[in-house]
Amino acid sequence: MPSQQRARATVDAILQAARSVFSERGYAGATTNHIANAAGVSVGSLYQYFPRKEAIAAAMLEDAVFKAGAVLRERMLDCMHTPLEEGIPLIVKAVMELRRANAFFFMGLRREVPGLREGSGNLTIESFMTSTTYAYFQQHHEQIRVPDLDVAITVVKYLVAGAVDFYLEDPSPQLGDEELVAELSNSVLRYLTA
Amino acid sequence: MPSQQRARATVDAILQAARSVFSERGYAGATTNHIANAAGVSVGSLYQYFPRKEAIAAAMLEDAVFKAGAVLRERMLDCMHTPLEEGIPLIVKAVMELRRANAFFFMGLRREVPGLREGSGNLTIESFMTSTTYAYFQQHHEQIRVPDLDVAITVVKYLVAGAVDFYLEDPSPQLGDEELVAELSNSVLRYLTA
Amino acid sequence: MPSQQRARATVDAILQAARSVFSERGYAGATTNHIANAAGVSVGSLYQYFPRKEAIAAAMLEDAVFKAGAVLRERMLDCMHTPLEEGIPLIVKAVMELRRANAFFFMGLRREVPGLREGSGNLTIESFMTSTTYAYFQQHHEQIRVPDLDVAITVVKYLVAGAVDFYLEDPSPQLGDEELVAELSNSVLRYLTA
Amino acid sequence: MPSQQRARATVDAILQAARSVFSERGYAGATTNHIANAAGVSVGSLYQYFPRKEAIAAAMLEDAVFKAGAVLRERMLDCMHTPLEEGIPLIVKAVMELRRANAFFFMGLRREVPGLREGSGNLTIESFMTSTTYAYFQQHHEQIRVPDLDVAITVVKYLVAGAVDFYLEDPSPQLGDEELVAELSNSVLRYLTA
DNA sequence: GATGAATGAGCTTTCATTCAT
DNA sequence: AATGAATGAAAGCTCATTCAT
Repeated sequence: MPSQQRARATVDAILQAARSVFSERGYAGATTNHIANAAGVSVGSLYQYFPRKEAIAAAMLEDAVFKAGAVLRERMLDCMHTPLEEGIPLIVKAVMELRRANAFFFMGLRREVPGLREGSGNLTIESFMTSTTYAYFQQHHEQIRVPDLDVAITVVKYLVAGAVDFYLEDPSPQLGDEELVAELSNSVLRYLTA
Repeated sequence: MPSQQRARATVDAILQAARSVFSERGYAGATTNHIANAAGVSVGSLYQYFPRKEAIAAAMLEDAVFKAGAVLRERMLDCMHTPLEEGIPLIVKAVMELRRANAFFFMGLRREVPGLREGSGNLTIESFMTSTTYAYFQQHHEQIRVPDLDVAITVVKYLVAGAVDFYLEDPSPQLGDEELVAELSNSVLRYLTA
Repeated sequence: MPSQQRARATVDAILQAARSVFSERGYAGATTNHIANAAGVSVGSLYQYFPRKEAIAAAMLEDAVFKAGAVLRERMLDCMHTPLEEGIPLIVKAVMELRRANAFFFMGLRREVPGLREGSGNLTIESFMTSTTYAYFQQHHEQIRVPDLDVAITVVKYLVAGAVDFYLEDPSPQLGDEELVAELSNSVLRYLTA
Repeated sequence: MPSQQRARATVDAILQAARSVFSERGYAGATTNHIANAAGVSVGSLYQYFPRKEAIAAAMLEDAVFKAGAVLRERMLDCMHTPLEEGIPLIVKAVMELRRANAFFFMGLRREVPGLREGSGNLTIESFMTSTTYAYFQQHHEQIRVPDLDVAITVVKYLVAGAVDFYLEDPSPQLGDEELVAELSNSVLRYLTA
């Protein structure tokens, strides 16, 4: 729909403004006028490009997921030829950073926005990395004791993303980032290898 | 605040109504009138006991956390003298059931309700079980390779609760309940023991 | 729905305010806040009793139709035993007065309000008077040349109400109220009688 | 304003689009963008020729009135030398057809558009035919019992246009088009002639 | 002249909260 | 203690109109 250059700029400004306004005030606490003001455009313009408040959140989420997925995939490709003992901590760390940076999108937004649940399942960051993870595990398959690689990937995904999200939401005074990454990596390694 | 018997009944009715209304419509979608109607009382009465909509959610959450914690502690006590290989799967399974039953409270509610985040950290179900878990791990300490038991407990908490929550939100076609419990337990065991 | 006395008063105030606000500014030009202000209540109260702006218009119309119908029927009953030559001018005059007083409702409102058309056909003032008109014509049937009384009634209805409405909308410098009533009555008489 | 050929084409396109859009959605329901889209021009162009939404309606009405008036005048001229008994039914029928075809303009539009009432009195279709009607009645003056021809014309105008409009708005199950035309013509004849 | 992106006042409607009864 | 009518700020959204390109 946005054909001209100015329109593209407007859409970008709205998306960027939405990112910060939603992050600061939550979905329900953010009004379309807040977003429009922050973007330096009028509400009317906002509604020219997004038919519904919800649509802004959806667009933002899609964008964030896409970008985060790209980053993570790249990090995994970097590790492709390093041994599991080295690679897994790096990947876990990358996951933590990405989820922290996108905490609001991955954790908060999807639950607050009514119509966002359905189509967003396969939007989740993890889906982007499955094939890459597969390649990485394949690379080291002789070390891996779990017979079904798909099961291994799925479990590791739940383990890492779940634990990281939980930690980010409920940080422990016992454990800092570094330590969590270490322990988590250790746990993953012990799960995977004999 | 509720001193008399009738008052207690009213509060309970409201809490119960809130539980179902919030579950069905979400926090933002539920109105205080919905709740009052479902409870069979007037809005006025509702505000007699809860100064703010948020307070209802808080009370509900506290209640749910308390009850779920009690259940889980009991299950752990049952396992106190069973070996880790047997006990851990039972506990993981119990955690899954409890979190599924309380999914809305533990996962959704806390994010939607603005003022619920801060004071709720130590409200989380896990806090109730830490001492019991400690006792359980202590019981089997000679098997456990992680030097610091507190670290072990914290990590296991993140691993189990995180993975389960993530699974409940994004169930995998690859893995059923049973399998997840098995794999997760396996992973925990391997993490804990040498 | 309105059970208490205060509620009834509020509903009446809203209806009365709506009557004047709609008349002055038209349906589209009237805002629910205008009406609430004019009624001396809050918008919230307005929406407590009327779920939609449209519903106010519908209630008003129903009310106006009912009242006007009652008045007209009474006037006709008064004429029941007077000869057509005398009675018809009286009735035509009454119709003109009623339609002038309710001009906005009968002519403007029904067209402006989207959801008002359907159920309102049989709400029209005429429907209320058909049976009474029938009785009146029956009374004088030996003078009436139109074989089918139902046809006579329908035609007279269109003639009188139509001409009066048109006149009220597009008054003529040629003809005053009195004259129109006289000519119209004459025309009706000539149509009916041999 | 429209001097060039292309401009004229644009204006016509807008007017035609407006005709269909207004008819389908009503005045309030039609947006200037709807109209511009339907006309295949931009909103900017639309505002080049019409300073205000209302002006489009006014232009449309004027156009419709003019065209309908022309048609009706022609029909009357055809009847000029036929006796009243034959001519009047033909004219009544023509009026019905024209008003049905233009129902939205003559009946709906004028009430919905705020600034259309005042100047539009003499825009009404009837004004165009008054002189022609005068000529027709003059032609048959010896049959006509109403002393003042102007009064006769005015009354007949109200009778015919009013009854037809009313019938079109509230059609009767009792009476079809044919019958109404017959009865109405009869009534007019009886009113006019001795 | 034409385009269509941008504007923003203003609308209808909701709902947490208050308070007279 | 309980009721529920009343409140009104504020939200999402529309659309006539303007104006830079």
